[in-house]
Amino acid sequence: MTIDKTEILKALAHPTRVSFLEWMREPGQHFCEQAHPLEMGICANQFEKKCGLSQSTVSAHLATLEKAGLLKTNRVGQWAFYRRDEENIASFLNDLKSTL
Amino acid sequence: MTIDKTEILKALAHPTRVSFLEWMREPGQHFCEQAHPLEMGICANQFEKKCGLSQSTVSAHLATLEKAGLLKTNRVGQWAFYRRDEENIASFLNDLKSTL
DNA sequence: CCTTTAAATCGAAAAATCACGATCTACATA
DNA sequence: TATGTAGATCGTGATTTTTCGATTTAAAGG
Repeated sequence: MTIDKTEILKALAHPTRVSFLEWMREPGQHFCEQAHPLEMGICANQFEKKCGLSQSTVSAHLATLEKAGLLKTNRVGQWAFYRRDEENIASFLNDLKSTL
Repeated sequence: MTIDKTEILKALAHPTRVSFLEWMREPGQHFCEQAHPLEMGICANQFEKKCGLSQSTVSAHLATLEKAGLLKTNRVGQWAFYRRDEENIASFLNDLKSTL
């Protein structure tokens, strides 16, 4: 559960995944058409529509971000809602700033 | 010549390259046995000894870091001296902090 | 010149990553 | 129970990355 800097940097090494994180900074800007309230997080299917990649590819990208600790999942019924893990993101940025 | 965030993140996606950058923060700590004065930068061969990879592999890693704008090279005689590009590194960290 | 030394480049093999469609699992609902 | 929807997982090619040894380039020294 500890943060692994290498794993995080690998997760950030693909522009699609970086976009996912950036979009999630302003959910209202990028996911305004979501059926569910944005407070629940961003539903996985929203990313597919926005990036144009297949369902399985998007699922894999989200899993990579989650494994790295950059996202948290909340499963409700048949849906999976994702949100940024702001704590880990901030820790990572601080760590990078002080060690890189 | 402008900084390319994706290229930088890819350059950082390999632990060896991150180590190179981190070692160069304290040259006196990690490269004290270098024949040339550390003010000239870090001689390419120093990285080989420290990481155990082959000469060509180290050369490729250094080239990746340089292309991303994280290192600068200074060629003197038969040697290549590398130093961190602190400006670009700081710009990148600031950019990451404000967009990620 | 010839040899040595340092580093970049080349070519190839191995490993990792990316993307897709197909399938499987879980939940919801008729 | 049967159907439909959402998402994870599987299997598989295509591409990229990593690494090495061999070669090439360039400078230094004898």
